[in-house]
Amino acid sequence: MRPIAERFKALSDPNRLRILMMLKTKPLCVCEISAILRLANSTVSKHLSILRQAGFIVDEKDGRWVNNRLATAQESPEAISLLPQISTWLGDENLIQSDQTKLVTIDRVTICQVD
Amino acid sequence: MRPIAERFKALSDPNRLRILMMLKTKPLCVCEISAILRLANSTVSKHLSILRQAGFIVDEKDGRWVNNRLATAQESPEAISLLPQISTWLGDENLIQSDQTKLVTIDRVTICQVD
DNA sequence: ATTCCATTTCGTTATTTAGCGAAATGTAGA
DNA sequence: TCTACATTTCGCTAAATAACGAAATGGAAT
Repeated sequence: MRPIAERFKALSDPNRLRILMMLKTKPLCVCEISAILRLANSTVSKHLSILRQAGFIVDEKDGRWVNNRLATAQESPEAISLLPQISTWLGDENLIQSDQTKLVTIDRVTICQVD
Repeated sequence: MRPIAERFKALSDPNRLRILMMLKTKPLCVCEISAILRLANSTVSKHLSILRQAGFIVDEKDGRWVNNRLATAQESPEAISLLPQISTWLGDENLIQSDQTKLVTIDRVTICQVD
């Protein structure tokens, strides 16, 4: 019961839904997501840990970067089974589409400099 | 975006998941649900309004009783499309099954007396 | 009209959550 | 080893949430 409620709670925040939709396009690091959502890195890191705990995403360390990607159906069948539905519901939204276009041109190294 | 996050938020509370599973068996009034969940009527009433707002249930007034039932696929296709998945995930749980057996023998008039 | 009683709304409290910035962590490269 | 820098953890604050009991609402029946 608890784990299932947890799963839905992970999906109950608009910023976390945006993150999932972005990860459908490609794996991303914390600072790329921060740049698009305009949230502090620490906030994004927390959102990612909630999504990870609920089985939606997996992190893969690559040097000092951490790539976050969607879990596969093998890794987390229950969580992943919800994604097509979510995509259908959110695909039309302006905000989601605007996130997608930002994703295409984003450059990790440029974006993530503290400056 | 917001309405979709709302929908998942409605599913993020264990007591609301129990309510949905109970309503799969039959329509129920506030005080029947209160008796099974062991929560105050006002608390259950609030949970029901959240589920209603999110499209999962519909209330039908019958004199001074209010019967709460699951929405149909016609009334709320998006919300209702999630229910089979939820059933699959929760059907095994002891708590859910124990709720079901209580439902069979429950008598609205006996249960709901203030006494 | 008045009473009864299921339900909803209101007011309150305790807990959880989203957000931030600052400090801690850990890896790559100088 | 030391520095740089992406990430995570910590401490905090403001807002949201779940719970309760008491008061308000509204239909049925006397």
